[in-house]
Amino acid sequence: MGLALFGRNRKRDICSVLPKGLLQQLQQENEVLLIPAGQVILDFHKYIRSIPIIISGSVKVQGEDDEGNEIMLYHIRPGESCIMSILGALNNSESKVKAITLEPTKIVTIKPEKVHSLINANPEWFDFIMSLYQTRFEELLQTVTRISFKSIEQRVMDMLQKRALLMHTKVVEITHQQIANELGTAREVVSRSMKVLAEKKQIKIFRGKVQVM
Amino acid sequence: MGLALFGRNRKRDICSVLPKGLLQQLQQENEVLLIPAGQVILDFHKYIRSIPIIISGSVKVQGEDDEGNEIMLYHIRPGESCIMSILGALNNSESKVKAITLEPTKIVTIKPEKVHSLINANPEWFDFIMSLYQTRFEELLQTVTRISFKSIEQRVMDMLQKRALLMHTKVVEITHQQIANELGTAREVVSRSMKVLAEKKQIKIFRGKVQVM
DNA sequence: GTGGTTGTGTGACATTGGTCACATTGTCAA
DNA sequence: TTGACAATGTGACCAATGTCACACAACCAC
Repeated sequence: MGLALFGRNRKRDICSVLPKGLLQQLQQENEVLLIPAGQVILDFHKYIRSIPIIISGSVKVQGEDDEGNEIMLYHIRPGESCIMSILGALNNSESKVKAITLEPTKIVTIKPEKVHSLINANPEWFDFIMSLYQTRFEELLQTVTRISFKSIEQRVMDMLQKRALLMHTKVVEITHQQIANELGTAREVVSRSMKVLAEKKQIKIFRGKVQVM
Repeated sequence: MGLALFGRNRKRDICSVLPKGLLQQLQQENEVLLIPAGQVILDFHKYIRSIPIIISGSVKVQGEDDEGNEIMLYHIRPGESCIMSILGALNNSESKVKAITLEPTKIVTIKPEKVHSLINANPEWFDFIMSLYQTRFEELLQTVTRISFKSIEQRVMDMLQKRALLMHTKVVEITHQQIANELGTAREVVSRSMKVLAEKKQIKIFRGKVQVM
C-alpha cells in the first residue's frame, strides 16, 4: 500500500507542490474557477465546503485577533493549497483565516468527501499535505519572529520583496494603506518608513505602486 | 483500509491527543524516558532522530529569528507530540524550533522508521497527526495576532494564565527575567507591567513566583 | 476643464516599550 | 553573621511607533 511513500526522503528545499500529473487529473475531474483579483475565497468563521487548490495566480492569507484586527500571514502559490481549508473541511471546523486573491487566479475546488478516495488512490497526496504543512508552519514561524524582532522599516522592505518575487515583477502595485493593513500598522508609519527606504535607494515610490530595486 | 477514518467527524474542541489505548501500547513497545525540568529535548538546527510523545508533564516550544532572538510559541501537553519533530523526522529536515521541559516530564520516543508501520497498523495515527497540526496551527496563529496587537501587559497576563492552567496551579514559578525571555522583551518592562497587574489585583507577586488571581 | 475621490506628505504630539544605572531585598551557604 | 548572588524595584531617558490634523497632488468621471 502506498503509505510507504509518506515518509520518503525529500530534498529540503522542495516546494510543497502537488505533482503535475495529479494536478492535471484534478483539473479534468473537478470544477475549475477563474477568480478575479481581490476576491475573498475563504473567510473567517465560515465553514469550509470545498478545498481550493491554486493552479495559477496567487493568494494571500490573513489572520485576525479577537478584536478584528487583521494581519498577513503568508502566501499561497500555484500548486499549493490552504492547509486551513483542508483541515477545516476534514474536521468540520470553521476557518480562522481569510484568503484573498492577489491577481486573477485559477483554482480547482475539491469536495471534502472526495479527499479520502484521493488519498487512497494516490499516496502522493500525503506527501503533498505533509510538506504543505511543513512549509506553512515554517513560514508562520518566520512571521512570528519577524513581527517580534524586526523594525517596521525592515518588515515593509521584506514584504515588498516577497510580493515582487511572488508577482514576478519589480513593480508592486500596492498602496501605503494596503501595506499598513498587511503589517498591522498605520499608513503614516508606512509612508515614513518608505521615505527612508527610498532615500536608501532600496525602493522607488510611485502613486499606487512601488518599485523594488 | 483504515484511511476512511482520516476525515471522520470530530467535535470542534477535541484536544489533539493520542487515544489512550495507543499510548499505552506505545509505552510498552518503545523507550520511555523521564526527563527533568528545564531540559532541552529538541534544539535548533539539529536533525531529528526520534519523535517524542509526551506522557506526562509539559514542554514549551520556542522559535528564533536569524539573529538568535528567541520567543515562546506554544506548549505541548500530555498525549501530544511536537509537529516539527514528526515532519522533521519524516523529511530529514533540521529542527527550526527548540523544545524545553517545564517540569519533570515522561516521554516515549519513537524511531522515525517506525512511523510508517504505525500508521498502517492504526489509522487513528492520522487523526492524531492531523488534529495535532490543526491545534498547533491555530495556536501559532493566535500567537501572531497577540504579538501584533496586544500590549506587553496583556501578553504577560495571558502568558501567566496559560502557564497556570498548564501546570494546574495558581502559583506559577517563574522569574521576571524568564517571562521577559519568553515574550521577547526586557526584564524591566515585565517588572513594570507586573506592578500594574498587581495593582489591578490580577496577580500577586512573590520572589521567583507569581500567583494568578 | 471641474469637482470629487483617492493616495501621499508632513509636523506635532502621545504612548509604549527598550535601555541604563543603581538601589534594595531575599536566599543560601560558608 | 556575613558575603555573594540572584531577583526585583525604580527613575531617567530615548527611540520607535501610533495618532491626529490637515495640506497637497494625482486621477477619474462628467
